[in-house]
Amino acid sequence: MKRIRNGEMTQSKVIDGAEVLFSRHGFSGTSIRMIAEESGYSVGLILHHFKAKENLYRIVRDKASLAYIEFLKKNLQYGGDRREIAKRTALSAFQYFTDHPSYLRLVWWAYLEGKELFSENERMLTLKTFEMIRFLQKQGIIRKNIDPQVILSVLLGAIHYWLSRGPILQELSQTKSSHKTNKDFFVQDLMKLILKNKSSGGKCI
Amino acid sequence: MKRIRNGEMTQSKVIDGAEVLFSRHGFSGTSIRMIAEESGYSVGLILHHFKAKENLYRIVRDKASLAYIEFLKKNLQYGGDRREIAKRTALSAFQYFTDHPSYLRLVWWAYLEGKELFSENERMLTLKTFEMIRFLQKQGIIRKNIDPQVILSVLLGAIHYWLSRGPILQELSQTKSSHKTNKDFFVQDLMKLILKNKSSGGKCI
Amino acid sequence: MKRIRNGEMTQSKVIDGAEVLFSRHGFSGTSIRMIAEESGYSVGLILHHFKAKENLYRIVRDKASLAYIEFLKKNLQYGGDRREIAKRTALSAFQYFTDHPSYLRLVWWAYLEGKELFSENERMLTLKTFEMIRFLQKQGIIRKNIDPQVILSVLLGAIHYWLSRGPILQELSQTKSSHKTNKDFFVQDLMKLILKNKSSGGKCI
Amino acid sequence: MKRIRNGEMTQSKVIDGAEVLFSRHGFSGTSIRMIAEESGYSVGLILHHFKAKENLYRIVRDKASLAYIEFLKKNLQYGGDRREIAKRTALSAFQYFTDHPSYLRLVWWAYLEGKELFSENERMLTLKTFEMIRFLQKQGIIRKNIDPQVILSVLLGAIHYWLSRGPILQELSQTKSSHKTNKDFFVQDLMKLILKNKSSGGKCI
DNA sequence: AATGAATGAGTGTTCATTCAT
DNA sequence: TATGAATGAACACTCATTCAT
Repeated sequence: MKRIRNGEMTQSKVIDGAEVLFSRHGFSGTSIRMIAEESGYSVGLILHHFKAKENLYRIVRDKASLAYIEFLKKNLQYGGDRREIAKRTALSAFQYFTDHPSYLRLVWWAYLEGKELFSENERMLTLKTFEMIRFLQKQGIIRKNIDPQVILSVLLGAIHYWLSRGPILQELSQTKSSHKTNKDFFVQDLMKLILKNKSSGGKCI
Repeated sequence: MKRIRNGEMTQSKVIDGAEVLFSRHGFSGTSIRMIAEESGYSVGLILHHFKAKENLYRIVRDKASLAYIEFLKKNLQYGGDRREIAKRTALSAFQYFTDHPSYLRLVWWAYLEGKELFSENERMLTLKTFEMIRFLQKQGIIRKNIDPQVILSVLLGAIHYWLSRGPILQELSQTKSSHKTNKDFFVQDLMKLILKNKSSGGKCI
Repeated sequence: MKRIRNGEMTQSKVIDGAEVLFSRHGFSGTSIRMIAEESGYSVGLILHHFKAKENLYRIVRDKASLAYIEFLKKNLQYGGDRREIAKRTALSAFQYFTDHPSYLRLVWWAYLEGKELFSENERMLTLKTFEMIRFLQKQGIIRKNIDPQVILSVLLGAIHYWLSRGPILQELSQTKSSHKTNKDFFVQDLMKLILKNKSSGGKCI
Repeated sequence: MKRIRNGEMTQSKVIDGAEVLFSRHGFSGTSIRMIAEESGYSVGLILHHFKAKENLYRIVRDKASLAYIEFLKKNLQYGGDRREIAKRTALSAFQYFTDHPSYLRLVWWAYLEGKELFSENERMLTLKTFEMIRFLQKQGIIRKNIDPQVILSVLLGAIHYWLSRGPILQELSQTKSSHKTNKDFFVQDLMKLILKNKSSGGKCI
């Protein structure tokens, strides 16, 4: 019946529970009591550790966006076949959002609830991404006559949209060939749109 | 100048006020009292007319999505130059979201808060859109080797993303050429991605 | 089992209950729930009527100080034997604090808790009192060589002190002659100190 | 420079910090956390030393009232010119409250919050004071026809009142002669009220 | 149709206190 | 001696909803 006292572990468990709930119900839709029940600790303890709900929220957000950024950094290396760089990058982002469905929601909640959208880290990431898009355009990999902002919007927008509304689109689109459930086809089609045709001999685009 | 008893007008004013607030703060972030203050009526009256907050919300949602659907229906005609159909359609959607910024938020709030996303009308609209995409693909206007689901996701996803994160992208993208502020370039670039090259002589794509 | 709905009566009962409790436990020592139990209404209702605890407090304070001021106004007329004016005035104040013991506590709570001590009404009353003191000094009723501020401090200070610590002084003072319990002797002695000797020819005092 | 383990010093610092805060916000308006921050120690340690907030409060109260009593004892000697005894005594009390403004507040908080007002020491002091008043009345120094309880109430009440409301009285009294800011005039006027006229032959006062 | 009185559950946060380390 | 983890009760205040008028 001995209570285990371990601040760090407690905080980490609370943060994990909070991430689930913030992602599910947003900031103001999540009460501290909900987090308390989810994590198995008392309301008082959560506020003892985090002082205010807002702090806990920020920590959850920062941790989540940092994890995303760290993941991308690992996969955003310039090395290897240039043509592969673009595919790999897009696939990474897609993969991350697929593996961490809560992150997408977290990001949209933050946008809607007006909670400072871009941390310094996220700005940096976006800048790097623009750089890479331009680099790949110069290399003749990504189509040149499209504004990088549009490239980025198409990539992320499509991923966001597909991951949030995919199921219903799947249902309504009548070509329910089973192989479509393979997530890869989505990124492949996305790449077809953005990348220059390999046999770039033609005048096309 | 005592208030005239006019149920219909009252309800309409309440709905208008509620739309603004639901779009701004979502369902659970909007209290009836806020709507009462916004519309100038009492909390009691609002509940007298709508029975429950949830009903009012549903009415606001339905009204908003119906307006969107009606607008698109008008602009989704097959007539005219086929190449123009696609552009016109994309531009319409883009235009609508631009002119009704609250609608985009309303849609995302509904998604995040789990409030039944697709009404029968919306399903119908989506089906029609798929149909048109396939039609345009057969006509050789839209690139054939892309799944209609991806086409739709790219179109709507990019629009959603651009309209919500556009300003920060604009800021971080270093090519701040002033003509970019013109909203049209966005749809034009989008079209470049999706449409087949006009001088379709080349082998490209 | 019909609930009676009468906002004014409710508010008045709440104010009465609040006055008792604020006087007993001060502002921050009184919880709204205490007031709710004292007055027999729900916490929610109290906040529905008064919006915030602070408002209710201010109303209680204002009502109480207004009642005091109104009482004094009635008894502070200049008419009649001039010698009597002073006595009557002091007696009035003393009487009021005796009859409304909660008021004294309310005033001291306000002082200690830093809640704006002097309302406009109270400033006015104090000004009038200074005026009267100076008038009576000119008339040769109140001793001339004492600063009006001291006169006022002695009068009110003594009354406050006596009414708050009287019982213990009574207990410790060994001259427990029963007639001392008569409240009048206190004011009489106070007057002896402040007023000029009537037959000022003798060896005075 | 790690903290040296020194229980006594710690306790003393905590007590000092607590006195400041209890005087400022009273017992229930002061939280242990506030005291912890003020004194630089942890909440846990304060409760480790004092067991409960109530104990700490009692210690602060006792220490403060003992200091007051000790101070008065030194200045309440019967020696010297008898006429001076009274002045010196009153001046002492006034001086003490002036030099330790927190004590006055502490005393009134204790009264309002119902925290046992009179310690044994304080009872003793009050008894001694009554004795002295009677002695001085017999000696013909203090006016005889005034009850000692009234004398005491006037003295302490006036001091309390003046020290708490002095500034606002000063502001409202229109005789703002600058010498009035000198604290001494207050005690002098007080003495004029209480003491018998020295050259008692004249038409007194 | 329209108001506002009334309620009970729920919000984030503060608090004194206990206890393991 | 000293810290901080942990709790449960209390705080002011907000909320959707019901109902008398």
